[in-house]
Amino acid sequence: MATRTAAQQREEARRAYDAYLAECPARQLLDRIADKWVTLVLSALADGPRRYSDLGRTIAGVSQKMLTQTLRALERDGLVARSVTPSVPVRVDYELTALGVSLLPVVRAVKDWADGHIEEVLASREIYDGAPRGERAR
Amino acid sequence: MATRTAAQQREEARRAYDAYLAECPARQLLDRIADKWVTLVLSALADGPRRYSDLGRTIAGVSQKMLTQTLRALERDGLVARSVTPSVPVRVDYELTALGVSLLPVVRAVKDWADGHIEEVLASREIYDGAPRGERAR
DNA sequence: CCGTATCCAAAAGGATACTG
DNA sequence: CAGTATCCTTTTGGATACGG
Repeated sequence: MATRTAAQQREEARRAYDAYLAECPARQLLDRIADKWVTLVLSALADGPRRYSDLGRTIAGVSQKMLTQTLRALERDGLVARSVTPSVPVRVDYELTALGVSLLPVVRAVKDWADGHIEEVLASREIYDGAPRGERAR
Repeated sequence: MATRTAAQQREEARRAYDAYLAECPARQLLDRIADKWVTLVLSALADGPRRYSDLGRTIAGVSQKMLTQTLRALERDGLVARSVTPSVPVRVDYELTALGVSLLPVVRAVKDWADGHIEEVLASREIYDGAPRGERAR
């Protein structure tokens, strides 16, 4: 029939929305800094350049794959600069670009809010988890 | 043997780090607002209370599952308040709490940075994607 | 030392159907 | 209307082995 099903309409809406989101700057940035390892790498580089292996040790839990993947993404976005010293063995340093440095205050803003309000959030969770269903719905 | 393998040591480090991160306030907050739908719901509620179905329509691409899941998470964290009107059929409204409102400037800070620097990021990506490997490694 | 390539387990998330 | 429950596909990310 000519009429689209509800499922089709929803899927169409989802696609249009995806296309919109793909272009939304804030969305793109959030997708980037949302990543677990991105913020850790950014913070690790806040004090100055570091070598690849140094980063791996500082960010203790990261796998080689994720560290490389994260650094590549940041490099691609111009937030981090990669410099190779062709010694033997090779030495690779990473450092924040000016653009990367300009992002630090944003990361800091997130951290500050978290530090200032986490108590409230945790308290809220405790109530939510502890309260019987009737309590919440009233 | 008594000596741990490199893999074992890394896994131990990862576990310790995970435990640390699980308690890190900034990490918890980032995990929350990093979510694709969370920021959209927060923004949709910035102007005032909205009904569940209204949110579903405004945030066009969201599935019922994710909308509910997102709202529950925000409610648990005390960022959003849920109020049920026991009419027939039932009516449910969501609105930002004071805590939720206090988070808006942070979201805005992210958005502002994105709007102000996305051009640089996009330009960087273009160069990165277009440049031969030798260019980048020099 | 600094990665890349491959494989695989776990988790996220959409579609669908059903309920109070 | 406002969800909940189930299934199933896609994505994520760690482990491992290998290359420059």
